[in-house]
Amino acid sequence: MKLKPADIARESLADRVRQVLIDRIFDGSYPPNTRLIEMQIARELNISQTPVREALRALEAARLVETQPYRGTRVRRISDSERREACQVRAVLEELAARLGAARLREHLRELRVEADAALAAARQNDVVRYLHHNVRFHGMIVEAADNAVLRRTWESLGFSVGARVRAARTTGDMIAVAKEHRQIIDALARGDGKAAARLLRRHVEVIVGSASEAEPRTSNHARRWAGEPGEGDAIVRSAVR
Amino acid sequence: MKLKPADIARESLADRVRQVLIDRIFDGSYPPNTRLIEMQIARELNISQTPVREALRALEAARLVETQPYRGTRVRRISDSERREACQVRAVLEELAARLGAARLREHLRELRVEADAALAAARQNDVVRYLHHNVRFHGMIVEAADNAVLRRTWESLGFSVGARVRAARTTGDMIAVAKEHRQIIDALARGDGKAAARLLRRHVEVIVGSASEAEPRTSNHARRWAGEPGEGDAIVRSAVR
DNA sequence: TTGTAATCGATTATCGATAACCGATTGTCG
DNA sequence: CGACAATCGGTTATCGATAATCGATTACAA
Repeated sequence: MKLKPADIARESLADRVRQVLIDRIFDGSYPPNTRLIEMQIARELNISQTPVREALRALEAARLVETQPYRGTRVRRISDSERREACQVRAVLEELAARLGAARLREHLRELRVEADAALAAARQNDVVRYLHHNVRFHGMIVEAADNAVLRRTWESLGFSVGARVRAARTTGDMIAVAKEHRQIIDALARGDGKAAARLLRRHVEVIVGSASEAEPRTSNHARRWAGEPGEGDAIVRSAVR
Repeated sequence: MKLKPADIARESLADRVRQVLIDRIFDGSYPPNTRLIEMQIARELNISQTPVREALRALEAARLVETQPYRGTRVRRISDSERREACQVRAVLEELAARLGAARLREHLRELRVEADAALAAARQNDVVRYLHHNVRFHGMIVEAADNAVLRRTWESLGFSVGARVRAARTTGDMIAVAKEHRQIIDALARGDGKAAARLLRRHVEVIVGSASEAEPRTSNHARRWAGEPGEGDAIVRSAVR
């Protein structure tokens, strides 16, 4: 069995473009609301419009950008209220993960502690990026332990809404306090109390954004939605059961 | 202000193709594992490859199909274990929804009862399609009431995995029993006990698939995943926080 | 026989060009 | 002056054609 020159599969052009665009969105080269013009990007990367368009569509599915027909694509801005919403969802997902994965996690307490300690250390140095890195790993390990692929994907799909709070500057104190909660969660797991761990974890995640910026009036849109007929949302699969 | 001939926005070609493909997948014209060939579909619909390809990519994002580079796209088969996983996730999402929306739901008890009754009636007639229709509406109203867009989208993203259990023929007895639980949930809401409603709802959803087919050995994949480095999953946004 | 290399038809991925469309601007007329 | 129509540059949506890759088949050799 012989492998091709590049050993493992080269990525498609569209995939590479997608990664480039994601990087630029996250590192701030493309701030929120930036218009992304297919041909401009294509010219810059010396490729045709097609793979760029495909990449943009993928980003749209991931909700990093928003497209309006014939009006182009812009980088989506994550509002504080959306961050709060996402954290509420993430909280119950991780609660479920802890419940499902509690038994398995008892055999990985060491790894959990490593990440928790690293996150705390980073917090003390006010190194937000490193803190987030280890924080994500800590939470990711728990989600992974649940051994539920749907849960994992769902959790990851919130990554942007939640993770983009890089900019939501957190105070060092907050970070440290939150980081310390990891210990309690690990302790609960260590003594086999999955229920408690799950509850602690939910609280832990719920609070993350709630504590931060509490401004922004938050206008409800429930009334409007209720008025319109049900399947009105933007679900791709709207004809599911009819 | 004058409107264009077709009044409201015509859909793009790609959108229409997408809807056609979704319909065909759901009505069984394209059973699981069917290979979807871009040019074939394009020729059939008298359009070019491009919008078909775009539609397929959208379906991939919705996880209705699976694509391998240079190897084409196939309709995805939903396993029973995946259905179970999705129900676990859906359960905690709806639990959250009931908690968040409990207050608001008290003003919509009538609508809830309408759907619950209709679902029960359909169950008694063993009319699965109609049962599912009202069932989805009932649960959808609750999710809607939470007034959390992220939650709603996340819930909808499970729609396929969960809703596709149309084929997972449920016995009449099951349907009736489950349909009756709706009443208890409504009652809890009526007396203002959101906590109880949320708990009942979670149980209600958790059980849905668990009761059905209990076969299939369920091989864990946690060990393998744990071994590999973290960002190994298929998250689109893998460089989120790095 | 069996394993490997060359070939071929089918399909996906990408390209370059064109049609459809948007938004702003300009021009026209009341 | 103000509403509206025509026009224009720029962008998206779609097209038809080509390059790259796959899977199977055949050809060949140990």
